[in-house]
Amino acid sequence: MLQIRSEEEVDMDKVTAAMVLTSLSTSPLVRSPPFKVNEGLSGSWKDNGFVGPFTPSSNSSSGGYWSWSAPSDQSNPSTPSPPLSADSFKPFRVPSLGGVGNGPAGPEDPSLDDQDGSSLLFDEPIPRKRKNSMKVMFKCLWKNCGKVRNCDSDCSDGEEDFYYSEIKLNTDSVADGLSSLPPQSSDAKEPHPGGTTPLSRSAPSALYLIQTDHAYQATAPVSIPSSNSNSSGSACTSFTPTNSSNFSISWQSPPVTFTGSTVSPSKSQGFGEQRSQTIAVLSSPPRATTALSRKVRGEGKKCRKVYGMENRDMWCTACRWKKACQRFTD
DNA sequence: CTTGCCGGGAT
DNA sequence: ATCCCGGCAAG
Repeated sequence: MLQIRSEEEVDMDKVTAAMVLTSLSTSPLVRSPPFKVNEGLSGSWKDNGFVGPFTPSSNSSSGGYWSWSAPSDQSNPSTPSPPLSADSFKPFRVPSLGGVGNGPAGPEDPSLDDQDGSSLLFDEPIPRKRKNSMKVMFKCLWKNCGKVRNCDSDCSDGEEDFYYSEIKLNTDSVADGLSSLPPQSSDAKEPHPGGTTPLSRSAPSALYLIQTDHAYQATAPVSIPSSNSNSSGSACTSFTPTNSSNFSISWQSPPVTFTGSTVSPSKSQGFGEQRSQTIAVLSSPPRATTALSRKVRGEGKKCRKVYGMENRDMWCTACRWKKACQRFTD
């Protein structure tokens, strides 16, 4: 929810900022700064959730891992919960560099709330209709995109068109920067900003995803880039937390299941849910399957660690054969 | 350094 | 199909 709001803002800013950024921050470098900021946050939640409980129990051989596993689910919610929820907004970010999105998002939210007020919470309704008075309408330049956009008197005929296309292309890098950047102009003039703009930016990176979701916005773009390094692992983790309990399961299943179903269903659903699914699709399936052959790594302990080399016969077959562990799936 | 596991080989 | 290991990547 929070994220959405920021997205809107971004769009608005984007328009104005686009002009400035177009010349200034066309380069991808812009995004890197924001990412790093969050690193600290991700580390903290990690420590609380995993390291804390895990370390003490690690001493004991078999009991250790179990206790770690179960407790984590229950205890996690309390401590890690905050971070996790935040992650759900920007899952992709976490994966990329360690949850950069959160850092900027946290600070930003407060400021955003002030401007939009409580209405922001409902994010969904607002984004679509939000606008002033439109005179001219423009169509999204993106191939599949059939969206139309209204423009204020500010927009000129030729320019409007130009900006529209310009924004999507540049937005990719710009968007990230904007999210962290302070709002330059708060006047919003996009009828359905999230829909058109977001898509355009993601388009360059991943075409298939884009068509599915025109509606969601900044989230997707970011996730794509990040996914490559450890998107599958982090991405899944971030959105999975929603249900904290199935964090391990989601890891493997989601990518496969979501990919197929998500594509078409996008039309009718809760926006919040829709968004999360879309994100998952974007980040994990494509990259993970294609580029990311290696899963990133198993989280919990595996047979080898649990039973030790001495008790190799107690391992699951997969572990004995040096394959992906089947018993302690993460 | 250790650990998890992919890719590939042997049977 | 079953079993195993070289070697890589992640930590």
